[in-house]
Amino acid sequence: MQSRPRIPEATVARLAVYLRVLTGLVDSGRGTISSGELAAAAGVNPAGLRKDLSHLGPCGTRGVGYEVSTLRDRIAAVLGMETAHACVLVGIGNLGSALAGYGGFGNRGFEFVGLFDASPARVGQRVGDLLVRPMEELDAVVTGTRATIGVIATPAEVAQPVCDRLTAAGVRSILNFAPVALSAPAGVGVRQVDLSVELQVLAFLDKQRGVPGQTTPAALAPAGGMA
Amino acid sequence: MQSRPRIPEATVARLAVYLRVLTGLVDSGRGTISSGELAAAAGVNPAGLRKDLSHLGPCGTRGVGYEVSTLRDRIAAVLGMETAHACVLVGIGNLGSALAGYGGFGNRGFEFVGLFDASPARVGQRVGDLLVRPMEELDAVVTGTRATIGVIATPAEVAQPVCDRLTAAGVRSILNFAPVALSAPAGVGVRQVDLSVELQVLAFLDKQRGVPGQTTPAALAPAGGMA
DNA sequence: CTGTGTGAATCAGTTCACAGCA
DNA sequence: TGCTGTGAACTGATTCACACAG
Repeated sequence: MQSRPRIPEATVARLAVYLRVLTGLVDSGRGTISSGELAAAAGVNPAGLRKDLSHLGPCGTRGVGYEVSTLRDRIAAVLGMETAHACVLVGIGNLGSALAGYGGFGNRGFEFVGLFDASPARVGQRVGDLLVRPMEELDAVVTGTRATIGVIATPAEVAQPVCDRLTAAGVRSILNFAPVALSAPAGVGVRQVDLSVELQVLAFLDKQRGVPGQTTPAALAPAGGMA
Repeated sequence: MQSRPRIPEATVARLAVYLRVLTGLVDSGRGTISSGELAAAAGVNPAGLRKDLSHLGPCGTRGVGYEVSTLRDRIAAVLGMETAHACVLVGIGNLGSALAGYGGFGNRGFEFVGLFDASPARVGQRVGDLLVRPMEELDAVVTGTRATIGVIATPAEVAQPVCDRLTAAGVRSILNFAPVALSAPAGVGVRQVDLSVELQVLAFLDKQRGVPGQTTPAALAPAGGMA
């Protein structure tokens, strides 16, 4: 059961979480950990965690648990964290600035190698340790740095053209924060993060769960899985 | 098939997307739309869209399609968008400021009624049209405004205590941007948004898809579903 | 004759239960 | 004895195919 037959996407997302937890444990000098404890720290169920790890081949000791630093390295290798990933970020508004300054990326092997904005007012500004560049330079920077990931934090109206330029320049994966569905050529991966949708789901689930003094008295507390 | 038997969570997330698309179509004066066209705009498959809408009961006209404004209103009602949701936001760093200033929330019935930060340097600053308040006022604001949603954009170390304070004050749903798994009392919904995980999944899928000149030549282009 | 609404089939992901190794 | 690793059962979601209304 090595990584040959392909690791499910849901598992990959959780592996990234385990990696973060394990890195913290390594730093605090922890030697080994059981699936139960690691699962608790990651917010998942222990059996599921063991199944996730089974995709990496056996990596624990029965009756004992997992060696923290070994497991960390193994996951890092599988996720391709040994090589850094160059990213470009387009749209340096509030959100773009926040992303550019977010330390969580650098720690995990993702480095922004170019920040771009269409507004002359923003071009030339310093964000983190990079200067904001004009859109005209996008293609040259992507090809020059071999950036493989593009992050879009522009207004919705321009997200598709930005996506087109990124893919034309050779970007292979796109993380889109603009609230529009992007279409990209085959072979280019797109992931959508929609903040409003998250809030809306949250509000709906709360409503469905049954608010004490609300218009819908029908709900008998679904009781079920709530993370 | 009304909303009685409960709408799947995956469907709820997509309904929020349809709602956004439909709102745009209403503004541009579009009268009716077919499932195929709406699905394309939302980035989903037409049959899935029809199944999603079937949870609202019949709302289209066979041979014709859906009436845009009627469908918009219907989805808005199901998602509980007719009443505004009061939210508080804790942690006004780069990301928090971006969220506070993000127009996408207000449009969709979510209103920030309080911004909080532990740092005296940030308290009193103006972000959007609100002033940043000290943490001491959190409880009073939540109870006073009946805020039901809390958004956490703090460093990971303090996210759990902040979560505890929010839930103690009566918040029923939490959107967490800090990279830690939160534990909350039963009856409180938590959703996690982890930006690094998104990038890591993207990078992994790209790697798995097979990069032209890479160490893993085994991949024969999985071909399958790539949004 | 077009496009919705939906059962049936498929597929993916999660949970359970326990066999097997330290 | 304790905890991993994993087949098997189950749950949930997606896709397909087609009956049926306008």
